[in-house]
Amino acid sequence: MKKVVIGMSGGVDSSVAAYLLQKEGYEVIGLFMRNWDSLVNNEQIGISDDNIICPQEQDYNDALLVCNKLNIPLHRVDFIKEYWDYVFKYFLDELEKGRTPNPDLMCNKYIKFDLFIEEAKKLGADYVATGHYAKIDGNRLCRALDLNKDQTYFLAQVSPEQLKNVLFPLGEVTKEEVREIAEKLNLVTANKKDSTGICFIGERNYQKFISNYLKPNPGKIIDVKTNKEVGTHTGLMNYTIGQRRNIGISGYKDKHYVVGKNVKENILYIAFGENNEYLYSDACILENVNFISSKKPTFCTAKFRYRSTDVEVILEYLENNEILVKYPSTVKAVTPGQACVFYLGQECLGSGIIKEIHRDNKRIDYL
RNA sequence: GGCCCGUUGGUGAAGCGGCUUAACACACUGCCCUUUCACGGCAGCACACAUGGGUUCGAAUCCCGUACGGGUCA
Repeated sequence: MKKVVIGMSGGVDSSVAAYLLQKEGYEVIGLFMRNWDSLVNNEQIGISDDNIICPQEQDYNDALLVCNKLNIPLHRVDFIKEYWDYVFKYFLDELEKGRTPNPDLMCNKYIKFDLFIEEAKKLGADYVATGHYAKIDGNRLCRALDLNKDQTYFLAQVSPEQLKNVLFPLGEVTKEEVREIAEKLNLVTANKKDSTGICFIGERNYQKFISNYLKPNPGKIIDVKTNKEVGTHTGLMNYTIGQRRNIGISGYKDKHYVVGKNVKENILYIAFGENNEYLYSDACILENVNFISSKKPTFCTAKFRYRSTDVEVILEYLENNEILVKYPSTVKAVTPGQACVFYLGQECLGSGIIKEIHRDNKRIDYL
């Protein structure tokens, strides 16, 4: 019997994924990861009674209950230091550069599909599984059947080698079915709310959370159209392109959105109006490009944020593992630091990290 | 100092005697959405008419005084 080690998070998805593997005839072993510790990591501001340590232990307990029910063993491993070194440092570095990082892509690249796999091998795994909504078809990574839950976006920085012996049992089921199965099996996680927020850290007040690690650095807010100062920001790391709330100015007739940052001069640029021109770009440059597929197309589609819809793009392969992505149809709020993920139909080809934003051949992110 | 003008919720700003138990916008809050950050959807809060007096059946709306702000004249 083939052995599968599955990452158990204590949520419904991994619970049902474990069951599905078992049903298919694998010998299933659970492995729970703990990667964030508020005390060890000196997280103080924004912490309330119930999110210090308990949620993770609660998750572990839930995972344990599910494993007991399914009669599979559950192991446990901590990557708190490694998560800090490989994911969180990157996260803070990016913020300091004025970009908007997506730590979850790095978490998959360095933790779940690297260290976790190593750990699984120690347990004798032939395969490693997770509760991601994605499909592996031969050596292709494809979108999940449930397109609404598809999580290939988060997997797009992982190398093809890392995906070699990986199984995604939820690739062919919908979220609805997952809930139904969990309910039928009477798993404790059946009605548990989906977790959100940074993976392994959880839901936080972002600005407060960051303030534990980066010093606030107030500066001017400038209306990009009139070039007039309209207020004061609390530090560029607290804002992302396209953001509307929590900017700190009011009394204007129109809604206003963040459209750019100047890190050198510590300026936050905003523009008024829901569909103002400053919010749109038609090209960007990517760095740290990773391809899962061996295909390197000129034409494909791409997403610039999780859950945004694909747009048609033209890829121009540059030096230094960079790509120029053009999208004449124009896209709103493309943001440095976020991942641009390529698709060809259902196949997820790979991704790059957005470095510069352009419009009409001019750089417009003001970084 | 004389003479004008202004003072409405967190901000901007309607209203010009009863239709105001005071609009609207922006902001804010909550929920939903969501394994990043955001966007978005829905709901809500704000319990505001500078202050004292007067006219009137009735005043945010008219009159007088005071305070504060702005302008203007010597």
